[in-house]
Amino acid sequence: MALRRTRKKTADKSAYHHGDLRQALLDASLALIAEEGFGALSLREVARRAGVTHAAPYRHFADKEALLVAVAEEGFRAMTSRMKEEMAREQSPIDRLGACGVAYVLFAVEHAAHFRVMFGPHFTRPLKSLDEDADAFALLVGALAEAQRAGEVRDGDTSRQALACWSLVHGLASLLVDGQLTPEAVAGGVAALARTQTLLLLRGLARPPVD
Amino acid sequence: MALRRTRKKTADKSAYHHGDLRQALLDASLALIAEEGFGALSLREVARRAGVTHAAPYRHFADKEALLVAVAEEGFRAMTSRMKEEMAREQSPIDRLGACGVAYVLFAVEHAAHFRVMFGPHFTRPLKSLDEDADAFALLVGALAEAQRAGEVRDGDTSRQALACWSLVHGLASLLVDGQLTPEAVAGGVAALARTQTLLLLRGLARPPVD
DNA sequence: CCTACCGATCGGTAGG
DNA sequence: CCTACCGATCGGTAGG
Repeated sequence: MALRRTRKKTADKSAYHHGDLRQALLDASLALIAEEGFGALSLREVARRAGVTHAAPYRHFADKEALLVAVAEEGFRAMTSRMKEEMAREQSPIDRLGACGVAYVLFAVEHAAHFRVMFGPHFTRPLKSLDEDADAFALLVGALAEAQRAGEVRDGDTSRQALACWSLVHGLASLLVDGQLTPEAVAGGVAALARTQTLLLLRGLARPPVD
Repeated sequence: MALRRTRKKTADKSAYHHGDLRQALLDASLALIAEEGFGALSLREVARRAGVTHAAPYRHFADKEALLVAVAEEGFRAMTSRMKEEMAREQSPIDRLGACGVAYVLFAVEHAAHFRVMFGPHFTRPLKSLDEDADAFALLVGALAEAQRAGEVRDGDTSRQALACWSLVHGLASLLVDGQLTPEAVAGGVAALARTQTLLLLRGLARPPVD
């Protein structure tokens, strides 16, 4: 009888030996979404993957939405820091702008599950107090203002310019994550693709009147 | 007793008096997604809304995914025809290009449920034989080639240019549909916003070297 | 297109 | 953090 009382799943749990169930649940959620799709996400399955009973998650999250909010927050934080990293490598304002966009697309593709939670229509509440979100956009607006001052970007409403940048990279990221692009389009790699597309926006498609 | 045998829901069903349950199920799916979100979509609830038993839909769709494929097909058809309509109104190639993008965004916002099904990660199969999908992209590539010939758009790979256009309008549409934009950004109306953003891509953000 | 039924999963809570 | 339980919903099928 005593033998049967030996703790099971010690190996699994040891990864979270600090008792950080909360983080284990976030990780399990992402793995589940990545493997089975968003529709497969349930608190019970997440608990199962984390090696606890299905009642345990309620100690950390009030409900499913609260868990998703935490996942989204984690995602926005990671994405913003990724963008900052890549931008810090560049010297000129316009290169920082490009790096910012490439980082956005790369993050989305490399963390598709995070990306889906961050931007999916999952939340009933505005998800307002997420400073990380505004942060990323503010980062972009700042880079544009800097580029304008340096004479590398046209004068104009930086908010509207930022929205164009955001739309382009968000659209490209979404199409990639949702598998809408042909293999040929992605053949050269995501980074190169993102760079090319960003440059098309910076340069513009219209032929300059002065031929 | 005979009184109790009177047909119920005759009024509801009369809208589909031709017995077009298939279409009724598609409509019910869209209404359900629009009202309750994608997560609320179940074959049983769709059947309920269409006024039939939950076993009836299987006469028309093998499973949930088959229903969604049909919804997506309907969406791609409607979107492509909307784009063609709006483009037909314009005289110059570059205006047709702009109209094409504005139509894309307007369709997405006005038919958010369709848009979500069309581009969501819901299908296990590639959804290949959807000519409508390719059609819309071909429409865009054609408009770009035409604009290049007219000297209104820079020479270059029309596929890459088309991807930039698609990314921008798809990103803007996604951000709008998923409620990521502030009310101020949308204050002037979706059509005006889409037009402005499209023009930013055509014109480019980078300052022309000749100041 | 319906009735009746299957096994399975879910969110959530009581009580410890 | 667990056991045990609740009501509810689901996808799918048999058989008519």
